[in-house]
Amino acid sequence: MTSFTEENYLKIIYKLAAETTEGVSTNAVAELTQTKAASVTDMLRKLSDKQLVNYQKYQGVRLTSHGEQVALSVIRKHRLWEVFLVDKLGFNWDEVHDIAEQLEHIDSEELVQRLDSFLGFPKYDPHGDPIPDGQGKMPEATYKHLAEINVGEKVLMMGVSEHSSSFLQHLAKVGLNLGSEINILEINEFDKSFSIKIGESSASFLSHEVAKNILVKLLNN
Amino acid sequence: MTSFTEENYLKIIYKLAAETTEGVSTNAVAELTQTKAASVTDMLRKLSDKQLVNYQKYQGVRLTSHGEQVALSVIRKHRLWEVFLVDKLGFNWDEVHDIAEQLEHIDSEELVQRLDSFLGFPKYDPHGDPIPDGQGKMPEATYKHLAEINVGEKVLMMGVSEHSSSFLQHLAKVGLNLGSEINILEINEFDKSFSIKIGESSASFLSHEVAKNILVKLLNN
DNA sequence: ATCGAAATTTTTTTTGAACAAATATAAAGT
DNA sequence: ACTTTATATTTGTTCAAAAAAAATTTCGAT
Repeated sequence: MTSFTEENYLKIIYKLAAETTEGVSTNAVAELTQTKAASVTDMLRKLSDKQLVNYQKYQGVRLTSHGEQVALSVIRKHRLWEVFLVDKLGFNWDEVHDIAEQLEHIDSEELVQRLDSFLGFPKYDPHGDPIPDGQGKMPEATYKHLAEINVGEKVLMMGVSEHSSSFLQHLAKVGLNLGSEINILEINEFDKSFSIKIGESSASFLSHEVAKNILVKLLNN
Repeated sequence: MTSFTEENYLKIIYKLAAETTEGVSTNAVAELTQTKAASVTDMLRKLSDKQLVNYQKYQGVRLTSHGEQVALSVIRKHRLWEVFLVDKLGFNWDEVHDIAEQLEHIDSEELVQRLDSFLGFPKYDPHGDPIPDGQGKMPEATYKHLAEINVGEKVLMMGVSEHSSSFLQHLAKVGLNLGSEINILEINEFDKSFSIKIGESSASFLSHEVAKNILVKLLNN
């Protein structure tokens, strides 16, 4: 019904749509799909024919509710498989993305339901991202980005919003993991970089770029 | 490296090669791939360019050792995923074939190894077919077809050599399952049909066609 | 009104897979 | 040796999916 490539377009449009109230621009999509604007326009017409997006030329794209369902279903599968890979097969969280990119396109509703149940109906994937349920509903996204937190606060690291191996390996080097307790010692005015303390260990340094991609939960004490 | 379609050709050639010492004929492949001979010749040239088969025109195809490795790797993945689907997700053995046809093409050596270990290094899939190991070695195929067994023997059902839903559902109707104990009461001379007793229940009837596709192990007592 | 950036149309290209029709080959029988 | 037949191959097309280059149009800002 929907091809591998089409599903990837929908997923990308879904993610871009979260960052704006406007329609998603052709160029933005082209960048993420690693193609050219002309190719994107082409594909958008196809997706529009299939009623998966609303596409007004020069106005950007929006997912139809049907398109959104498909995007959410792909995201759901991606995140469930990531849980499987980490929880059941013992992969590291920085190793699972590429494999999940393949598994997310396996087509079987029955399989997804059974996998979900087998994993104990997880609400979050190994990177802290919420997993949509079978009806395509996301759990409440209760987490904030570390970059929005103030000096003096204590937080718990719950996830990341950037999944590249290089980023995740950088976190490992700094000593940050899911569940790490972070104490914000200082925020440098000039470059918005962070000085933090991780758990009981010594102080570390985080650039704003890194802080932007860490999801945290406030500790109320 | 090797596409979905190429892998399916290799798998099919592998299976056909088991039934003959000659090279595998173009037509035989065409039948199983549901294509025409002309298309097969075409693909064989491509596979030959990639050193996956030895192909002399008019002489049939043989897998190169590299091609055989690829075929065995696909078969290994197919059977491991079937074990996963049945043992871990609770699927019925007649429901897993189509899903495994998709999963068998997921490309990650690391994933396969971890899956194998997670499943406890199974030697047989849910249909009783042997699972090649990481080096592409098949375990000994110690089972015989029920059709080769003599009157009076007791056997244990270990697998099937036909995987269609309709066949598997026929077995369910007759009352046969993996592990069923079968007592051969009589073999009808005329049509080679079987009268059997399954476990402690009453007698059943099996056509020769069915008996040919049941794998069993002799019980020595 | 015009300019430059962004987006679109049109036309091609590429790739992968398959097929029909015409042709060639091998093998078997006479 | 010749003919028949089944099988296999070649050649030339087709089709579909995805992407792109080049030419053109539209939008937005000034």
